[in-house]
Amino acid sequence: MTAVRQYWLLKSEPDVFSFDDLWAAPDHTTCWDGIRNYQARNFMRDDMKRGDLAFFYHSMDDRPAVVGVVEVVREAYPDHTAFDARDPHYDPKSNPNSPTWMMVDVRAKERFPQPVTLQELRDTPGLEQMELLRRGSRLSVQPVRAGEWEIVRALGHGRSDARRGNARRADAGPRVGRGSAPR
DNA sequence: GCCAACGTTGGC
DNA sequence: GCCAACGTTGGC
Repeated sequence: MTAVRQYWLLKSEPDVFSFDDLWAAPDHTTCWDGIRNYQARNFMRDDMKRGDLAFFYHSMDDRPAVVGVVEVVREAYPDHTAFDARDPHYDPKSNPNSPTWMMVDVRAKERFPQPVTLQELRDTPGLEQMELLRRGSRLSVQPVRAGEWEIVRALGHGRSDARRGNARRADAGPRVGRGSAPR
């Protein structure tokens, strides 16, 4: 059974933990601890697989942006920070015998030569349905469609052909990957 | 189950 | 700092 590689987006506040911090970590690897939202946890626990790739997104920054790519190198296991009363993410309702919160390990894979800002994402055709861009969206672990992945990655590598204005009639006619159900 | 109050997220 | 939107909590 060859699993299809899935794509994700992980948010982090650079003041707390930045892509540079991850790059500086041993083996460019860290545990993605501190997730305390059930929907985000479920994505990690149930759907994230080794080999999946994720965008690393800087939130709460002067320039919120996708800054690089990480790879899932270990699948879900208990988030021990929930058991530590001194940890900011301590949750007394989670206990080691049946942990409420889980985490995965990720390894930095590539830093984008050119960060893709939130504004740029908003301005790029084909990303209209990205979870990140949905009004009121706060999910810190979210799936990314394959088509969206390719577009954002191209932007991160400075390929501007996907950008509005540079694109030739990007808004005209049907686009690949546009067929999903309206919501 | 309802819903108001509260805390958090996150862009601006 | 402001504020909109969301998730969680807890009384009823």
